[in-house]
Amino acid sequence: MPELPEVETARRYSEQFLIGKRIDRIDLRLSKILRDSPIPTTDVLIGATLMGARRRAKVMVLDFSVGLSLLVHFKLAGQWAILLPEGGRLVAGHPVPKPENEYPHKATHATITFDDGTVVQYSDIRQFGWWRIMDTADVDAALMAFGFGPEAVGDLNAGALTEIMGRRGIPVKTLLLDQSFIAGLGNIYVDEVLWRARVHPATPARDISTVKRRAIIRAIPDVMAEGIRQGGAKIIHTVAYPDNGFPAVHAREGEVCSRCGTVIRKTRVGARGTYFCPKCQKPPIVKS
DNA sequence: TGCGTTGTTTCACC
DNA sequence: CGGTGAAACAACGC
Repeated sequence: MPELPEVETARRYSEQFLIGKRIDRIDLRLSKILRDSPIPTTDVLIGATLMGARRRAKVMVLDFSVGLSLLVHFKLAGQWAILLPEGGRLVAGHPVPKPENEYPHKATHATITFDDGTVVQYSDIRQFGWWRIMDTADVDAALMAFGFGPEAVGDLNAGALTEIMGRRGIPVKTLLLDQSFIAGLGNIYVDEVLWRARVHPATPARDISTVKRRAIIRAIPDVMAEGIRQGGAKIIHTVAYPDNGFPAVHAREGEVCSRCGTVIRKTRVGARGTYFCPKCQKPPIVKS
């Protein structure tokens, strides 16, 4: 499911292959993706040239020459496929529809055609994702309104985050999923971070030692970088298709932990499917 | 066919 | 008002 690394991959592909190109046409087949868009039509982007591609948390922002921006949130299953005129294809986000198959897929809801023949196919088998078109001048305020915390990449203020963690009684997994605490983690990468730090996902944050809390914070950018390096994780119907052992635990129930050989288990934390190694990640001691 | 799926929001309650 | 947990919501595949 598209989390920070998948969205960042879409952003990088867009930066590399779409900047400087002008939109000739947009075929919007599912107009409800604009349900929350300040500007309710894609017509305003016809003739616009892409000037920049940025990202905040899991939101991709494409800035166009006409003073307008397109915000894209992939939610559970959004996919951004760029088809180059010379035949190459770059796919970021959800692995369905399969990149090797023909496009447009049944779930391809929008097609953007650029002046040089480059095509973007936006697909979403769940239809939960959204687009918002607005004045570029309004983007920063719109992003602020989400209340995102610090980005899960780059320099994190480990001291401050460790301290906040120490005051919260909720399961550490739930806290790491809170976008106002740290922005960019989702269900896959939280499981990966906690496996790396060897902490059980259900442990109340304040019950984790300072050393371990710091280890968790430090693991976050590392796991993000690994995800970005691979162009995102590939998980289809709760089954992982790992590359170089990544993801290590998420969606790998019944497989063995690469560190200790113990069978990976699945449980629920905060109503979310949660994968962990019962040996590396000891469950919290429940006081009676 | 009803359940599972996740990112995000909302709600009730302390 | 903030912390918390639960529920709701979106739509689809199995």
